[in-house]
Amino acid sequence: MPNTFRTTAEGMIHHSGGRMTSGRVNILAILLAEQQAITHREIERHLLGKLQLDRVTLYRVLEWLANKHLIHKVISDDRVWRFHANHKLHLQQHAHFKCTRCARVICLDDLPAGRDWSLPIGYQLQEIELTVKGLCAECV
Amino acid sequence: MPNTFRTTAEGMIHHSGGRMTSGRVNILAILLAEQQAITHREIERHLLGKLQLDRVTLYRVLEWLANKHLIHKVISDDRVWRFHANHKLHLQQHAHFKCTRCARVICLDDLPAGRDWSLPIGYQLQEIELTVKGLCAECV
DNA sequence: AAAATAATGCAACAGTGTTGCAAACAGTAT
DNA sequence: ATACTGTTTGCAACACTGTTGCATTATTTT
Repeated sequence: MPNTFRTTAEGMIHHSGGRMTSGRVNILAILLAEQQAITHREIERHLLGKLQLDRVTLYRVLEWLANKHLIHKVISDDRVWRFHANHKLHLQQHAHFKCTRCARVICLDDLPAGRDWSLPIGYQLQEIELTVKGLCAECV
Repeated sequence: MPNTFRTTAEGMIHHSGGRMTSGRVNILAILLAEQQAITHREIERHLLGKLQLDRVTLYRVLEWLANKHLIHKVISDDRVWRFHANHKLHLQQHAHFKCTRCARVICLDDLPAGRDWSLPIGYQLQEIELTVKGLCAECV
């Protein structure tokens, strides 16, 4: 089962026409396995033992994966990027939930669609970033 | 007219029971005068000439004002806090718009209300952070 | 005016993320 | 297999935003 993520990761990287490096495969596999969006540090912790990787390389791999739309970044009010793999569900825009106590971030299903966001005249919408904050089931 | 903001600022600070310092008055007046949420650096720039103030003090004043709910903070994907005065309109939760070209941030009217945000069972909603990204009228 | 309390300035720090450049590597052609 | 080419990596140093501790200064109270 754990190997499935690895294989999926390899497939995704191959499909996006990039070089197959162990950093990319491992990191994408970790993000695929994870249910929630995790930080750079948490990824580093997951890599311990598996693969030695420089901090900078990790950043660059994450940037590369995000550019290829294989993962996406979420910012939250602790000013830290969190990363999550783009499963099919997540290719469309969606909201995130962040627990104000344990800082866990999960992806919510989708955006309230079809709304007119009442932008001023002349403004052009590109993207919506919605984070719902509160307590997760474990922290309630 | 510019003095109005000063007077309003003084009133707000007095009303919230804090000490009246020139830093607080000036900074709040600047934020009241500003139509959009601005960064720590932009506030510093506004202060030039008016008042000499340490970087750290500016941070602390902003933190104090936010705790007293006289202003509010917005985070965005450049990982920088932006601050905006709480006019009456903004006491309730509201959305923000950020221009992806000039980084200008403005407040939108209000949140799409009465929605069930489809949180997982056991999750508890506290606050909603919604940023609409796109191009502002000048950058289109 | 003096005392009590809170805010400020300074220096040093912490954390995340970035840049430049030489060395190592993956993919491809020979 | 081997050599080539351009990417990717590791390292060191940096940039930026924001924080902490403590002595000094300012505001408010008595």
